[in-house]
Amino acid sequence: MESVKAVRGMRDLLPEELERWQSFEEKARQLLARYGYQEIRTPVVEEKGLFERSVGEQTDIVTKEMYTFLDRKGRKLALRPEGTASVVRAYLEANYFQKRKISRFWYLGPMFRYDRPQKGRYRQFYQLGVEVFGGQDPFFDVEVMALMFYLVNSSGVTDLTIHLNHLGCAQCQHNYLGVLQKFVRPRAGFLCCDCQRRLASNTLRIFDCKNERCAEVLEEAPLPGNYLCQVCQDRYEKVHTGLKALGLSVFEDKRLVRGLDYYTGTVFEAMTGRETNAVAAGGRYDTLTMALGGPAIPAVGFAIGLDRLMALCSETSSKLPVIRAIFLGEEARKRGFLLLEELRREGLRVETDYEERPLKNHLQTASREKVVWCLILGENELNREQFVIKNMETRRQYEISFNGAGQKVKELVC
RNA sequence: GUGGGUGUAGCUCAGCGGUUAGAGCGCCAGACUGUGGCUCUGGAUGCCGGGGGUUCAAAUCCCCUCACCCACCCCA
Repeated sequence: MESVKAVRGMRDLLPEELERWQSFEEKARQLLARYGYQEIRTPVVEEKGLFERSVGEQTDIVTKEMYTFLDRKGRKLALRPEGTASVVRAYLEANYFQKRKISRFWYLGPMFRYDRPQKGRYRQFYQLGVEVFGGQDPFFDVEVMALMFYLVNSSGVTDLTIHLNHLGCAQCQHNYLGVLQKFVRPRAGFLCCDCQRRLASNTLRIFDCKNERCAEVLEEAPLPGNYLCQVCQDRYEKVHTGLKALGLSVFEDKRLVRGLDYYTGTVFEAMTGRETNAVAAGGRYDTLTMALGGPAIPAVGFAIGLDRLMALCSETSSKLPVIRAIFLGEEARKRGFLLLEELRREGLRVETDYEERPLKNHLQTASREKVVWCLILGENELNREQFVIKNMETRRQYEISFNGAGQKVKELVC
C-alpha cells in the first residue's frame, strides 16, 4: 500500500529543528515585551475579500497564490497569505482606535501561499510580524525597524543591513506615477514581457526586475524618492538619521518597492550577506484602515520570514542536561522509578528505557547518544541506600544517598 | 506558472541493458556475566519513487506521474 506523505509544499517541523525555533521565540517574546508589544492571534481563515481589499486585487498573491474555497454556506473564504490584513481587521473590529491612541501588536503563525516550493519557500510558512497603529511620527518607523533588526539579530544572524526607501504619501505617489508612466511608455518595447504586464497592473514593481535590459532602460528612470513632497522628504530624513543614530547598518535603496499595494511612505527590507532574498520586510501603510472601512489610522509594521531565518541561523539552545537512568535488577527498577519522579520534581530531566540489559550495553548506548550523565542503580547501591551518578565525559562517578537526592544531583549536573 | 537537475539500504552515494543490486557510515549479535567510545568476528537489510511501454532480458532505454533540489517568477 502506498504510504501517505505530507502535502506538496507543506512540511513537518521535527523536534530537532523546533529546538532552534523555540529558543528564538523565547528571546523574541522577551524583546517584544520590552518594546511594549502585545501578542495578537487572528484566525487562519478570513474572508477572501479582506485580502483583495488590502493586499491588492491585481497582485500575484491575490490573483494566483491564495488558497480560496467556499464553505457550506457559500462564503468565499481564504487561508491567509500574510498577517497584516488580519491584524488591521481585528484592530478595527475591536475598536482599539477608540480605546487608546497607540496600539502595538505582534503575531506569529502560519501563512499560506500556493507558490512553487523551493529553498526557504513553503506553501505553509511562518511569519513573526509587528504592527503599530495610531502613530504618524517617524520615530515609530525607526522603533519598528530597530525592533526588526534586534529580533533578527537575536536569532544569531548578525550580518544585517536595512534597505530603506520612501514611496511617498498618496499625493506624491499619484504625481510620481504620472511621471514614471510618461517616461516608460515610449520605451515599453524594450522591456521584458513580465515588465510589460507590470506596467499595467503594478507599475512600481518594474524596479524589481532582474532582467539586464530592463535595468538598462530604467537606469535613467525617475525614482519615487525624487518626487516626494516636503513633508514626506522630511519624514524620510528623520527615519534615516534615526536609524543612523542607533548605529544600525542602513543602505538607501532608491529602487526598493514592495509587492503589496497597501504600502505608503517608508518601506524597508532586512538583507543578509548570505541570501539574495530579504529575511524580513515591511513599511508604513497609512491608508489601509480606510480601505477596510475604518477611520484613517496611520500604521507601520513588518514581518520576519521564520523559515528563512531559521535556515540561516545555527542557534545553540541551552537545554537541560539529560540524565539517563540505568536500573540493574527488578528491585532497583521499582525503587528507581520513584527516584526519577523525585528528580523530575526538582526540575531535572531524567529518562530511561526501563530495559534489563547488561550495564555495559546501557553505557554503550548512552555514550553513542552523547548522553553526558548516567544514573546507575543496582543491588549494591540499593543495599546502601544510594545510587551512582556518572559523568560520561570525565568518567568520574559520584555516590549519592537517597536522602535529599534531588538537591545533590542538581548541584552536580547543572 | 516557466526552465533545468535528482530520486537505489536508516544516512551519503556507486552501479547506467546481461549472474542472486553494491560500498562506506550507521544498526544488531558475540568476543566482554556491574562500567562506554577502540579492535576483531558474524548478521539483517531494499516495491532501485510510482505507473505504463520497448526488449529474450530494464535499477539501467522511452513515455507519463509524483516528490525533492536549483534558477526564474513571487515574497518574508
